Amino acid sequence: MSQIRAKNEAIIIRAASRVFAEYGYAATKTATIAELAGLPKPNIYYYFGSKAKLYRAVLESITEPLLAASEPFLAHQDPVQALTAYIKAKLAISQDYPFASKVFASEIMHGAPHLPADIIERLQGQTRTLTQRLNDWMAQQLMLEVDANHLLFAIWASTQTYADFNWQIRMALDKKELDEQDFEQAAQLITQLVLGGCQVQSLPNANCEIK
Amino acid sequence: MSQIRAKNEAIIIRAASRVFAEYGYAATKTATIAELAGLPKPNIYYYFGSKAKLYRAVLESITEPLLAASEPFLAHQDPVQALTAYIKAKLAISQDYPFASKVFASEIMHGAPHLPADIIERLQGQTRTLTQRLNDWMAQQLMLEVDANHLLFAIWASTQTYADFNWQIRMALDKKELDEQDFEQAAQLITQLVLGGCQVQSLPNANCEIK
DNA sequence: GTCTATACGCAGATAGAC
DNA sequence: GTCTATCTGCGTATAGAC
Repeated sequence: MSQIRAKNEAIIIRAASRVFAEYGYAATKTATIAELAGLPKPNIYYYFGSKAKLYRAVLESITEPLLAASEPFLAHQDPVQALTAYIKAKLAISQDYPFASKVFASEIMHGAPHLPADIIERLQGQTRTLTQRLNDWMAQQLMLEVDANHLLFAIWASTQTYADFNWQIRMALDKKELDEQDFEQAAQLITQLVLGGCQVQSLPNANCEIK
Repeated sequence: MSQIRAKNEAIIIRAASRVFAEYGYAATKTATIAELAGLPKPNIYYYFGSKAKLYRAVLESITEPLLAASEPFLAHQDPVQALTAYIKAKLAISQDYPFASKVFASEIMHGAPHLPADIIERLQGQTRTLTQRLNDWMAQQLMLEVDANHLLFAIWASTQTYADFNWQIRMALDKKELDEQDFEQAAQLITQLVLGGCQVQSLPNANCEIK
């Protein structure tokens, strides 16, 4: 792949993410994407072939970060550390990929009609891994016995909402844009709800690293 | 308004809610709504004038239930009872109005371009009332000092997710449809997170009704 | 109040020059 | 690899018969 192709594809994906996020797939005009990208419309078709293929490319661009967000969950043995890091990672996605997140959310909301089957499977596999981990901790008495699935739904919803329903949140906070501090407050609150609500305990033999 | 008009309008609103929820505004064809309603397409235009007006009618159909959900919050003096009832009421909306909820969510997600200004104002007023109530409880030491806005965002997100991201939840639970029990488990978990996470206390002079 | 048949505009896609 | 000019189909909306 040529340099110029790679560069233009990146520009188009970026522009497309913003426009698809703002208007939704059907209401998005390829002309709008082209305009925002600073390119003539046929270039979009030259690089991506069709609106639908471009849309899939946008969906795929968010897949890796999304799957990577669960790494902290597996990296930490300690449930307090793992859950704290997971919530932070999930919020970071809302903060760092606000447009792609919304596109993804909109896709899920309408039953994922365009989401490739392999992505669905990878996400499902991740869900199973996470619930299993939570259930292990419960069996070890490191947290209260709750339904692991519903706990995950609550974490997903309350972290994604900062991207998906950004408008509503900005209205309530009376702010033009959410800043770093808002996300930190969100992280603190959600972490408090999860750790406090489920009485999550640190590992007895936790290695308390001094930073 | 004639009997027949009222009846047909209700049928059309019902069908439109389902179709708008499934496909989103732009991707929805009036022909699909007509088909689901069992009426010829021009009837839609006869009763509602345009696709946009029909869409607004669907949005307005969910407004009253949505505003009514905060009544428990104000009806109960006791924070434990109030929050428990509020979470239950919010989940009931996801359960009882799954389609209209999704339409509303989709609208908010895209910056509420079609939502009438008076509805926005009423929702904002409600938000202010709720945060004030929470802040009062905190001042009275009935719960930990947390950011009231962020707590509301978490409650909204984790209850609405059962309508908005119903597909994702059904996938994770491996179920065709969510049943009464799923919503009860959700209510229990979310209530536990909120009450436990914020250490919400009952009023000292709580009137403990024996049921 | 109901419905068949049709007009019209918009946006996805492309032909073909450069 | 780039872009102007154009084609075409689909979906909103309506005219007009019943």
